[in-house]
Amino acid sequence: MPQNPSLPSTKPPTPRERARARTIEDIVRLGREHLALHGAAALSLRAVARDLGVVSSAVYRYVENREELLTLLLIDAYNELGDEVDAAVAALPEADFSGRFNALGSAVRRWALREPARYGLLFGSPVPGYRAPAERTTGPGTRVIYALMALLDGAYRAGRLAAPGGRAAVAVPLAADLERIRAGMGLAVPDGLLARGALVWTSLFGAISFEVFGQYGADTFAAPEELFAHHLAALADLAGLDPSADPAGRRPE
Amino acid sequence: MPQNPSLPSTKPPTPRERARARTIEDIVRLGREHLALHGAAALSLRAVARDLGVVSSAVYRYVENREELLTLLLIDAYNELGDEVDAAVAALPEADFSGRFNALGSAVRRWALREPARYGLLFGSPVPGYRAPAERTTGPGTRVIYALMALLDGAYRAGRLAAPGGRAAVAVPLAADLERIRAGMGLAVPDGLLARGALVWTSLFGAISFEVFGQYGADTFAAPEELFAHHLAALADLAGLDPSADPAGRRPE
DNA sequence: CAACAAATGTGAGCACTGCTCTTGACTTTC
DNA sequence: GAAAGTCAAGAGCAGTGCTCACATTTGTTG
Repeated sequence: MPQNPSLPSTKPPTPRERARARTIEDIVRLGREHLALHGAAALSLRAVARDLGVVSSAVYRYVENREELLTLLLIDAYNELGDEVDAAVAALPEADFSGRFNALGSAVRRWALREPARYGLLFGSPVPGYRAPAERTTGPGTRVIYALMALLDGAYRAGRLAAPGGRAAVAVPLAADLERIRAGMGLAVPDGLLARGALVWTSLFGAISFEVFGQYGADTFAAPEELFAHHLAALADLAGLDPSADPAGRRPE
Repeated sequence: MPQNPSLPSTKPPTPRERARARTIEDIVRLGREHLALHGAAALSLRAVARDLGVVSSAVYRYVENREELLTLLLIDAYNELGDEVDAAVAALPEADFSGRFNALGSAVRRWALREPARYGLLFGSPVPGYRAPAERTTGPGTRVIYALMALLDGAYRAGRLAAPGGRAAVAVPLAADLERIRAGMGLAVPDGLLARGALVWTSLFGAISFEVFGQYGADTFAAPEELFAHHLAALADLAGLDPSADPAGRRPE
């Protein structure tokens, strides 16, 4: 039962379909460049058409409207970020939970600083008049948080995740949605740690956003790299990760 | 030496100046409504002019361009947020550091959920082609982080701020900018705690942004209020605040 | 009070945007 | 070869930011 492609496409692609797919690829590529250069809200279909060497109305043959192109670029960006995070995490041994946590956070930050406009499309204020279609974006859009949750779950199963202490040990009610996800992923980590993982994830996002969006003021901190490393260490602590138990010993930074 | 007004305005305002100021106020008010309704990037000077009952080119007599209006709205929003945060913090006794921390975080979240578009203008992805003029926005834009830092500094002076333990006790190099601010505010809190305060601030921002911008997916968490309270408690822990030493005892909620 | 000058409002116009529609040309298929 | 399907072109509509010449209002001053 060969079910590789996304949609039920039983017949092989005709030359027309191939050319069409190539044109759409070109449009997405040009759109990605415009997006990276001028930001999401300034993305212009007419400018993309000009760069494509075609009249503006022609691109509407391939892309329904501007929102459709934004959705394509959104998925594209989510997948590029997800790929880089997955690669960075997989480059370390599975049992090196602290190292993998650092790699995940650093990979997100690295991509965000390299692609600030695309990062803003994913995690910034929503583009006016644009609502991302959940049925197409939730998949790629949850890859990083899934990776983080899988990482914490692995640490929990290995007994390397400290239980949350203090006031933070409050039970947090989870919606059926997340409960289903937890069951679907086969996560063993209890609710409290899941909530803490969510806090760690949003905190990581907040620290990166401040740096990417320039909220830190002109240059408040002399060494943003070191500050981020400091934040990552504190967040690892917050997540309950214990670096002393890492197989590779102390991380070589 | 009466130096109340902002700029060196020695003479009393003429009726012309008063009418002009009133018109600018109207423009800002209408702009605020449009901003709250349709978002920052969709703010249209022509639409504001229509609502003002005037032809579009007339508003350029009062506002240099769209960026100028955005700057006015930015300052307006920063000040409204700052006012609400200050009021929420001042409503609790000065020595109730944990309570004040909770009040600060809750006030930010409340304002952000009530004014998502304006929150997005302040803390979301930058509006394309718009760069906030630092000399006009840094003042109002730093009110909340100043309030947080003052809060932590007060707790530190009162001996109620635990020193950061674990790996997080790393010294973080501060730029001359922040060092000057620290001296100007008369902060006693050491560098490590300042860096931790920055992490707490960005983490708070991240948690609120995820909720405001709908990054949590459809409705992943059933009770966002409780989740946020959970996050706030964890962040207070992270900041080093000790609720058990509060004068009012356990916070009611 | 009248005259002047400054401030303000008007409307046309330019260049840009998203998007629709008709027309003509081209390619694939029957 | 004819029919069907696909595609690009160009005109056009409504909207945007912004400029400019012109007209009007308005406060001040001789």
